[in-house]
Amino acid sequence: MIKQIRANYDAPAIEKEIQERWESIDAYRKAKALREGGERFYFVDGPPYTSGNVHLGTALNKVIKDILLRYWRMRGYNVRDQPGFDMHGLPIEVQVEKKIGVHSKKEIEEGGIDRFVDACKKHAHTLQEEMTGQFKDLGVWMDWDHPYRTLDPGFMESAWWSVRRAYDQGLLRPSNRVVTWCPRCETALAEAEIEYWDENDPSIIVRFPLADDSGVNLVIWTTTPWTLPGNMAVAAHPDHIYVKAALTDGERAETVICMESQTEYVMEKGGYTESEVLERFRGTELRGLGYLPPFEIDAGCRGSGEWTFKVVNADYVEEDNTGLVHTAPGFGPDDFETGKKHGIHPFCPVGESGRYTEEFPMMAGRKVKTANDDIIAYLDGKGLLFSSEKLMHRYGHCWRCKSPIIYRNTRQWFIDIPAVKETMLDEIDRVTWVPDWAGASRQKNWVEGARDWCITRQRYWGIPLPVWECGCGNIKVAGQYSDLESGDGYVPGMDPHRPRIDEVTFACPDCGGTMRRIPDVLDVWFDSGVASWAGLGYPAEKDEFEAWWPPRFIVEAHDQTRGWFYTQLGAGVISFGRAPYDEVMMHGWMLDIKGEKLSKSKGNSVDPADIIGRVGRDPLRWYMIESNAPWEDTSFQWNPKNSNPEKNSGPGNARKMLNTFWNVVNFASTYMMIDGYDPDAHDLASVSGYLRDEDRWMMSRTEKLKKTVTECIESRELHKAARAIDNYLTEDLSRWYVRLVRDRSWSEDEDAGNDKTASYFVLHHSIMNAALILAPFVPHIADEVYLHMGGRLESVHMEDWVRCDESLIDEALETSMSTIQSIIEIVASERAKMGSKLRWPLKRITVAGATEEANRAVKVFEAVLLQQGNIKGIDYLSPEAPTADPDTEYVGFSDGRVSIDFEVTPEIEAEGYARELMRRVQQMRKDMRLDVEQFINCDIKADRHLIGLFEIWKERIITEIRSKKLVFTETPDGQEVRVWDVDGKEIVIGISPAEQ
RNA sequence: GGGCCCGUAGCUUAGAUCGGCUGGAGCGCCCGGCUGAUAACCGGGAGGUCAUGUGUUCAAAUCACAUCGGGCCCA
Repeated sequence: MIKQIRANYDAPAIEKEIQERWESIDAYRKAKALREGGERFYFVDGPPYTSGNVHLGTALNKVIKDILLRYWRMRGYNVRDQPGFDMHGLPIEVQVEKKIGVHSKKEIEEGGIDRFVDACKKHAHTLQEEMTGQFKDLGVWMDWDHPYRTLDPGFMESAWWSVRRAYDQGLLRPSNRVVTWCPRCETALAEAEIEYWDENDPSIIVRFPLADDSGVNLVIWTTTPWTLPGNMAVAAHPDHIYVKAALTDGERAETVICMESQTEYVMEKGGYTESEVLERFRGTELRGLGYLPPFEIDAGCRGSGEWTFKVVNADYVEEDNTGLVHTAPGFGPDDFETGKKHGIHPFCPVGESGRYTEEFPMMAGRKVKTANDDIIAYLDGKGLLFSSEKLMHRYGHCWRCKSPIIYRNTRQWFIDIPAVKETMLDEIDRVTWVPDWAGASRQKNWVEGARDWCITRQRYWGIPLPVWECGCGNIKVAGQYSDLESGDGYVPGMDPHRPRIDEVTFACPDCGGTMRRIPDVLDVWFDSGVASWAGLGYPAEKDEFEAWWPPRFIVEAHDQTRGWFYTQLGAGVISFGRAPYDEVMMHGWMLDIKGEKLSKSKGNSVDPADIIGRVGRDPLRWYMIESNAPWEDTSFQWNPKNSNPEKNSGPGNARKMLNTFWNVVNFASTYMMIDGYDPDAHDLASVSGYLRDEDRWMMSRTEKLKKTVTECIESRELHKAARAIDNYLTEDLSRWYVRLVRDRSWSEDEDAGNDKTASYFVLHHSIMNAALILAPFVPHIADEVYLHMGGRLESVHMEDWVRCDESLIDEALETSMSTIQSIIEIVASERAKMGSKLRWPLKRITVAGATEEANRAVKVFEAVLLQQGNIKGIDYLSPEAPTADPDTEYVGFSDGRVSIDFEVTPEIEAEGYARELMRRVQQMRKDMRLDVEQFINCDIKADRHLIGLFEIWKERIITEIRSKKLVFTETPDGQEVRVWDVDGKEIVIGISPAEQ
């Protein structure tokens, strides 16, 4: 049954209704249930961090997923579509700290870790619910009632199991290292958790006097004066040339050692004007040269070693600044390695909160970054400050709390990624990447440089590290909760989060001492890395795992090269010896209107809810997909202050395209309703005898579209699929086919019944197929159309995906039609030049095809050409024939030339004016809001000549305007009377509705 | 500083794998037409240093090199 679709495409309202309908009939469950017996397809959702709000990028991410999931389901796959949420970690801790008003780990512990963790858990759940609502509102169909959440005990247990897998293979080790550290959050940070931006810092050169009392100084450069108390050595490049140089400006003079190439630089920085090289030596010759450190530190703290306060050699020293590098093994990763090589103690007089400890009594308790000025003043006082400036440079910050990071030497737990690197690289080769450079170039490049993965964080809200350690050095790593049963303080079913888990202890089997848990929690990247099996509950639950794993497909944004693509690869190789995916699709970011990153602090963020409310969900989805290749960044064309976004925005353009489709459906449903067309009563076989060539042309275009769109989705070129659909709907269906079949729809001629039915069949077939093809992309409008056009199932999303019937594709016919379109275009543009309206017939045109074949192609659609061009006759000129009349003007079309005879004969004049009259009556009918089928009575006043012309066309006029009575009179009367000016001639028309 | 991606009209883009007609579209703008899809539809027009420069070539948006700008990832 066809139902009349509402006149206006009010997307926001229609979408809301459709979503309510889905809810009320449980459409999602039913659509899924239909595919239960299908081939299994395991898709893994990359878990968004539960920040609370969905931004444009997250929206794009879920829309791409929704499109593919719906598509696969229509293809018959039994798709696993569990959404995920990343719910542990610092961001939530920071938010909760703000909420409950604590400012440090000390305050958290004073208030009770249990209270804090409970607050985090509650907060995370709230945020998850908020986000779920927003995702659903976009029309995304995923299993929202059964998400995987990194905070669920089952999920956490899977993470433990993977930690244990690493340990069993000897890949898990504690180690003292210098790591990036957030002094506010008081924890180690991963590279992925650091955000860089420019900051103004000191840039100083410091004198380190040689220990031999010669008065000569080594000069070193630093932007972190606060690390100078940790100085233990100076590094020089082994192969570069260094000099001892005398510097003077006429009054002052001193002698320094620096890299030869940097002598002038050093001279200028020190305010000197002349330099004289006294001695040259290779870097290796400087080795072992002793100097006096800037601060006197208790040797009991800093330790002593053969190389302490000496020059050492290191390859990483570059030709910039002084060419001598201040080396603080407790404060820099490179320094740490150098120190380790030379047996230097990694002295680190800075505590977790970024304050100096008692090991540096001069400033104990001071925050290091704020101590810079005092350190500089102290150096100046001691005559050690060679130069002092400020410098803008990129500096790392904690991406959650924005504090500047520092480096500290601490004990952390690492997974030895280099040991499994080869397998990881092999897996990258095995996996399909979209686009291919995402894997072959980017991911490979990243993994090749991979180092040990620091998986520990010194925080509260996370998966506890399942490692218990005894004072004697004995270690126990729990892989499942059952491993805790032998411990003290364990209660089956207890919350595995801190702090309760901290109370579980074991008796050391070696020394009988107490084994306590390392109080760290896991890096949240480890959480999401194990998602593909943790979401299945493995290893506690085996059945789901065996049914689904390994996953086939994931899709995330390009920043996940270092994130989820990588952590899953690492965790997968460690746990199962393979990557937990077969195909990785990479998508781009949504940027602002100028192509810059969207961010709240920049004030250029765009709220998806704003777009949804003003333009609609389907237009938003369509715009995001059609505008650009999925893997490219899109400058999102949306200005929140735009008063007319329907017209002037990217989503507005998309709405226009969908609106065109809507109008086609409106047209079709209107006339099919009037004629009682029943789509179930006809099929291709039953109408095939009545199909016109233009109908077969439309069928051919439709089949081609099916093929193109399917191929594009398979190759993940979603933008190309969308563009093909756009072109089909606007060009082929709306602007052409509907234009061609309008006359047939209006015909009330009984004999024309089969012809009309054939056109309805094709129109209906086109619309229904379009609805199916659109279903994954714009699920709301597709369903609304499907339901109004007599869809047999409860929802379009329960249908099978379209299949191309190659036998219906007719290339010759398509070529003919495009030739005709080209000629009609030419005729229209020539008419415009001559001021000839389409309403006025053309006497004749002459087609001179470039080949006989071209002429034949035109003849196929001669009727279409006559009708659409409003042409009375066509002559054909054979390509062999000499051009008949040299005075005739020819204009080129795609496959030949055409000439037009603009002569206005009396017959043409009669028809032209008759049509002028009819169109004005129709306009009045419309303005009077008369029903399409309403009959009227009509009075006409015009000059005698015109009346004479109208008399000739009287019968036709009466039919076209549906009049019972048509009267030519000097005193026209009616419910509505209007005076018209037709090319300078006055026509008065009076209209009244007639009695039925 | 390194790896990868991108730069074509006011905006979004096709064309680049494989060099070859006057570089195509859509939106917006201006002008005209049409009117039983009508807050729709059709036609025409203006608008391009194909980011910049150098090179290869008979011929470069397309290939090479360099530079500039944007994005992601690192140092």
